[in-house]
Amino acid sequence: MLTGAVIQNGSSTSRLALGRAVRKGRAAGSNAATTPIELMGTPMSFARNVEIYGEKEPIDCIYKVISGSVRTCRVLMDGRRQIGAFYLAGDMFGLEGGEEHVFSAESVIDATVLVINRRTVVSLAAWDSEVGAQLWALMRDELQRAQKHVYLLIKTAPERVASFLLEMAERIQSTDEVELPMCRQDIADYLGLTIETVSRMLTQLENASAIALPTSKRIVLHKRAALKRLVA
Amino acid sequence: MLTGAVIQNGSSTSRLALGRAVRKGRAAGSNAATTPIELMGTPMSFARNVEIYGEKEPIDCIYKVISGSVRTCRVLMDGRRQIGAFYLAGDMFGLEGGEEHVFSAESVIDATVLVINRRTVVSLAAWDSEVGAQLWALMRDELQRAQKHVYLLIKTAPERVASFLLEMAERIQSTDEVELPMCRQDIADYLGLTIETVSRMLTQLENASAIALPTSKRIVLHKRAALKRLVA
DNA sequence: CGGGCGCTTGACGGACCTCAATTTTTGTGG
DNA sequence: CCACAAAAATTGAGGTCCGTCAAGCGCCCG
Repeated sequence: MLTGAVIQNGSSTSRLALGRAVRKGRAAGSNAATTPIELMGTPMSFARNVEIYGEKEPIDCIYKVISGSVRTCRVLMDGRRQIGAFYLAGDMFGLEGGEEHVFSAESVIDATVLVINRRTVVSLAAWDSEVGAQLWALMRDELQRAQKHVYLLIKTAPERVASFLLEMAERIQSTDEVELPMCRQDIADYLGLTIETVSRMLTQLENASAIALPTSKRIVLHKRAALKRLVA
Repeated sequence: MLTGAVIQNGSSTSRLALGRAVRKGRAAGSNAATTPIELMGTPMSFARNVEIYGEKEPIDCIYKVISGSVRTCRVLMDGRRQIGAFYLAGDMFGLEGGEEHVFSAESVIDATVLVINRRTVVSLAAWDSEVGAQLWALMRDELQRAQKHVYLLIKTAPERVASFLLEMAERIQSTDEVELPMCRQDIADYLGLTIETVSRMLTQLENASAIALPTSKRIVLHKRAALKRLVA
């Protein structure tokens, strides 16, 4: 099924201890510290394809993307790679179902992330109901994300790609033009397809003039209606 | 992809208002009322293939399976059906990502379910931290379930079926012999396959003598190792 | 005994994967 | 700024897996 990126070479995902990441001053991001939880966080910057946390590590931080974008992923025994989700500026991530991470998290492109101690948040949640509500909302978002992902994976290849484009366009809040932060392999591993199939579906959509591809990562949505019809 | 059960005929899923379901006395179930949340519930019984709640209904109850089993599902526009999860005796369900149900819930076979008012639980959670913890655990379980489902759907057909059998065997707590509560169509819609493919994979596993099929719903796992190898 | 339903099995076709070649883009050093 | 190398993306040919359609079998219940 998924062909996956078989951990290609030295260029991909160099391991990096959290403490060694570049620490930037607090006042950096424009959209930092808007909720009580975020007041407890420390901004950290990551170059592209750098691990933020690894599989099997205990869950002791939660994160908020300030800029750039992040993916969560796991590598199956046979080398296939699954991407759990993409997180864009403003999204929070880091909570999972179990006690330790089953996904790792990596920067897709250069990214700045607010890192927040989980124990602090959890203990604060007992006192401040707003914090508890936000923690709950984070969990809900994660569940919703996973359910939508399931919904994607039962569809056909053209449907998956069209759905993906619409989802990204919506999340990036763009005017019909989307700058995708991730490469084709990332998209393929998220959609459970191969890069070749993703590529073919895109050119197919282009030939149907539903979209245009000025560059490989920049996508113009001409006929949202046609795409929406496709996604069933 | 999913061929789905296209709401076949009168026999499937007759609508039933909650209030009209048979109400059983409290002391019925042997495994009732073991946690504070459950003390607030009312046991209700459902015949097989009866709707417990519907898509788009507000989320105002949470549920615990006392006996029998329950599936959550949604019907796509083109008639395909997706099954979100199966819930067996002891499992709780009813919470989702959004404010209203995107899945409906139906009894798979005759089932007794503890029905608990959500507002009551939520307000109690503010006072009793154990209730809050249980609510949180419920959400976590749901997330974990969805993530495992994603993990299933990126695999090949034989892997999906083998994984499903192992999951069921583990949850039913059986000694290598599993009585599946659901029909082939349910399995197919859960795994994103057709009934024919599910059937073929089962006979394939039988021919490899990894399993035996005394009846179509009773499955003996002979070589768990072989199955585990298969699931990657 | 006969009908209906669920499950299995077979033949066939199409969707997607695999392998391989080519083109385009990106990054680097002169 | 250009030239070159490396990486990413596209395109093509061929094969495989699984969906589709159709027939056949077993079982339960009338």
